[in-house]
Amino acid sequence: MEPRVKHSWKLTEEEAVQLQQELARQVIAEDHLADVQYIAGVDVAYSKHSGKLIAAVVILEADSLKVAESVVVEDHVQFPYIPGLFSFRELPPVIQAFQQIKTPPQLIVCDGQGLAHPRRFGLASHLGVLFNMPAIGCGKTRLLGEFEEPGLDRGAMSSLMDRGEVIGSAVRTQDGIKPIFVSVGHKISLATACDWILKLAPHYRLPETTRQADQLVNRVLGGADHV
DNA sequence: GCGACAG
DNA sequence: ATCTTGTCGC
Repeated sequence: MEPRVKHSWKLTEEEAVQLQQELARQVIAEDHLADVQYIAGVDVAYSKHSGKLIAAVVILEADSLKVAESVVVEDHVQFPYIPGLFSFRELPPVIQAFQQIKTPPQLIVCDGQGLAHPRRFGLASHLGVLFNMPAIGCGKTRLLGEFEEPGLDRGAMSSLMDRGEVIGSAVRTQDGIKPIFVSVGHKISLATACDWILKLAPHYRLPETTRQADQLVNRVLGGADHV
């Protein structure tokens, strides 16, 4: 797979913000999905020495939720962690991993936010726009926005609001566990995004896409660091 | 100035 | 995210 849009990653904080504002205009918050047969999960882990990072892309078969393919890429941190500019830190190796994927997915699930971002352009939207592909933002915690506590049953959800807009949903994926934050990345509606996340999280708090990618990066990190 | 702040 | 053991609770 090759990204449809390419741009420099060597940017100043100001340039990164400006780029987000430009690319954010391309985000589509409506369903533009083909038949979803394969779904990509993305995650990144950092070495404790905080020098390198491991990015993984896993492809799950939509019906069985089994891993069909996976790619891991190691890279070096080139951008600091700045809330709101997260994608400039993690996407470079993630994109390299996608370029090695041989089983094209029809949907991407990211560990982070999509439209639930100060400039409505979180990691999931960034990745979705670059590959011109449907993407969902799924974070363990919130970047911004206010929300009411969802009902305690699996499937319960409430709106994540910011500046008078619905920017995402707090979704309870299991009875009585903390909700996760789902938002539109690209080419998908919030309702459809929530539906998919619930399908992808039948037994755990996080969707299988994120869990599988997370396990993979940590396995690689542990095996390379446990020398 | 004081908090909040995806991973 | 990462540094880290045991421990309180279902």
